[in-house]
Amino acid sequence: MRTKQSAPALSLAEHKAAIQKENRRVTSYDVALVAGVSQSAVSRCFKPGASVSKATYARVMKAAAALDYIPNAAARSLITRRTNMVAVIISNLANLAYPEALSELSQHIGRRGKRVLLFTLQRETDIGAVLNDVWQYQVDGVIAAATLTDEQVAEFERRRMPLVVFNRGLRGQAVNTVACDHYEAGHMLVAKLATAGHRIIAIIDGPEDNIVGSERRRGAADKLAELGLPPPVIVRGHFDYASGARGLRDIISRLGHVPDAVICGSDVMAIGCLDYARHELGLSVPAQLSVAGFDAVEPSNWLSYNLTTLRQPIQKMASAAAELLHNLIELGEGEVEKRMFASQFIEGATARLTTLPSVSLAA
Amino acid sequence: MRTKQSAPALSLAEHKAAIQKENRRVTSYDVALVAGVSQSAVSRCFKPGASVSKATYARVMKAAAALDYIPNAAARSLITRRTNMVAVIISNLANLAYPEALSELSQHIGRRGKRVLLFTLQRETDIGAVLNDVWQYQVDGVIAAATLTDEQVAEFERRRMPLVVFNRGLRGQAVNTVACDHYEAGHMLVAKLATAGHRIIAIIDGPEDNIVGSERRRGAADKLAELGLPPPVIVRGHFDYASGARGLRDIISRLGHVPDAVICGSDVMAIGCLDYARHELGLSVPAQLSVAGFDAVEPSNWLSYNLTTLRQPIQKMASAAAELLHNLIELGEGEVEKRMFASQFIEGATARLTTLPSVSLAA
DNA sequence: TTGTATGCGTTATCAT
DNA sequence: ATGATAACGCATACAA
Repeated sequence: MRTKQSAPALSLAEHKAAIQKENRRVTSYDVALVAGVSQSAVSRCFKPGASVSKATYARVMKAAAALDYIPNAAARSLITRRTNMVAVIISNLANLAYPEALSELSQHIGRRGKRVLLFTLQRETDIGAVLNDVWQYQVDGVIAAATLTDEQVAEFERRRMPLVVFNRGLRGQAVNTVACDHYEAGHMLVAKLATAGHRIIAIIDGPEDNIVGSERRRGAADKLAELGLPPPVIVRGHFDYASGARGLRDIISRLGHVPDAVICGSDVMAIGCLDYARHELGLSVPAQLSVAGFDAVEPSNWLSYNLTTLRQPIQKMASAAAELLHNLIELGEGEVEKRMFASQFIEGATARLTTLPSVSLAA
Repeated sequence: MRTKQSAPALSLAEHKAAIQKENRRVTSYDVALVAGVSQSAVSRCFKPGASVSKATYARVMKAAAALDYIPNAAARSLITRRTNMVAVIISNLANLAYPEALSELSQHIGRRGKRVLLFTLQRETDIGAVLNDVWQYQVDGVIAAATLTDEQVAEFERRRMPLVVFNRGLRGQAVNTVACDHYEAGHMLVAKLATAGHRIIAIIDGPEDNIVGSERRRGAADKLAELGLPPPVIVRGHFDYASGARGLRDIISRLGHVPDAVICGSDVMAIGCLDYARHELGLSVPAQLSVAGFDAVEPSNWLSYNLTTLRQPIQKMASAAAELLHNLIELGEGEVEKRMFASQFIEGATARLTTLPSVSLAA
């Protein structure tokens, strides 16, 4: 009889009743008492790879199950300095490309035993306000799909908080980045359009503070200049459907006529532009007007649109971001790493991509 | 001179260096030391509405800022029993209606001083696997946009974990719910279609285990039976675009001809169905075929579609869910509450909603 | 392998 | 208003 007599083991029922009455949580001490072992033994049973005998393990697990015991992650994190939480700061889930990114990030991060603590921003400039919360929660790392100021980046460094910036690669900042080369994408698109003989090319850009749109616009404008084509008419939108329609209207009014092609900062704007051209203006696309977008979001592939666009490899990017952050957390700071992905051109059917036969005949 | 001589105040620089060297975090003790007050005083300064003198507050805040001190939420939660985190369990962000819901939930929860800990599910039946994690993180409450078994609901009760089920109102379960009356929506849609003279109505349902689709289908089928119309041909899809096209094809092959109307379990399927009808089959919608969906997701409103559908008041639902959970957390369990919202019929232009003049003339 | 003792960083209680 | 002290629930160094 090796049962402790000094502290007679309470029956399971008594124990549960006591816990209930005192309105406290089930702790490892409770499990230890019921299982007749020490608290540290219980702790070890829940740590993978700890040294526990088969017998002890069995008794502890049985007691734990009986008591509905689950280790308290908050208490654990106090000691281990790991919360197993990763903050994801994301500006606008309405953006159609982001839900997929978030979903992928969540899966990849989950696979590494961590969870996503979500910080959504109404406007991208609100990021300062949420950073304080990020520090409080003691997350293990941060993935930010928003533009950070240099000062904010510096604070991450001061706090030694692992950071990966998603799709906002500021060239100048020494910060780990996973992004798509939006400048190059804009460049490529203009090259394709110019080759097909488009000369008057207009751009519907995103909001002023959005770097993704700006880079795409810069790439496009630079390529136009390089080719000696007229500088583009540029109007601004908010990446949404209505902005696409309004954008085309404004372009035409500024230009006095329909341009050869419109480059839209996002697929949703391209779709808005396309619908407006076809249904409101009665234009034939791409015969009278070429329209192209970016992102290759799902609707761009629908039969009614079949949009000419550039695909961001969102899944690969999410995977890379999760991996990069994981390394940062596990291995500590190394060299600053910037993983750039290229966009893939999707031909679609809303932009004319060969020179007009009539033109070559007439020439 | 009230400065403690026994423990000479370190200079700020010395202090920061010491912390850095020992590789530990900045704690309230550090702040206390620098500010020349007790640790409790520091703690109080970070608790809104605590009684601290103006002078102490100022000195503490100055020291805290100098040291980059932020209270540790994990340590706090150990004693307050509040983590200020709410778990959101969501099945599939690709579903187009969910990103908006998540975004709204995040905003509303954030406004109440809490953050969303995200649990994404590949399949809705994976929920069992994530629940263990949910317990570990000691979240203050859970919003689940997934179907729970009775056993799982029971575990929430046992653990006294506040739970709000989002858009999955199982009629039988005694669980707090915010949902849309999908049965009623299906009912209403058939009523509209039948009034316009449609008789052969087919349904593209969602996956078997999805209750939202099932309810819509049940409502529609029941109304058909009620009106003495032929029972619907029913095929299954996965709520995605391809399922809509495939669904229509299967319906026609099962029926031997084009039905009068197709009811699709989601807008995205309806759009797939619509595109297939128009672009592949060359059917005129709604002249030769009526198509309707559910949810009123953004693309349903685009000019190319202008879909006949039923809008879920997602924003109101998200707001209600956040509020309901908040009350549960603050006030403790009360009566089980089920907040049902009605769908709003969006007329659109893909379903004929008046009887055909030719028919009434011929009759 | 197991148990003892200690500390993680905070809030809360109780004196003063 | 302020300070000492005891939890909160766990992991870990160390002794056995």
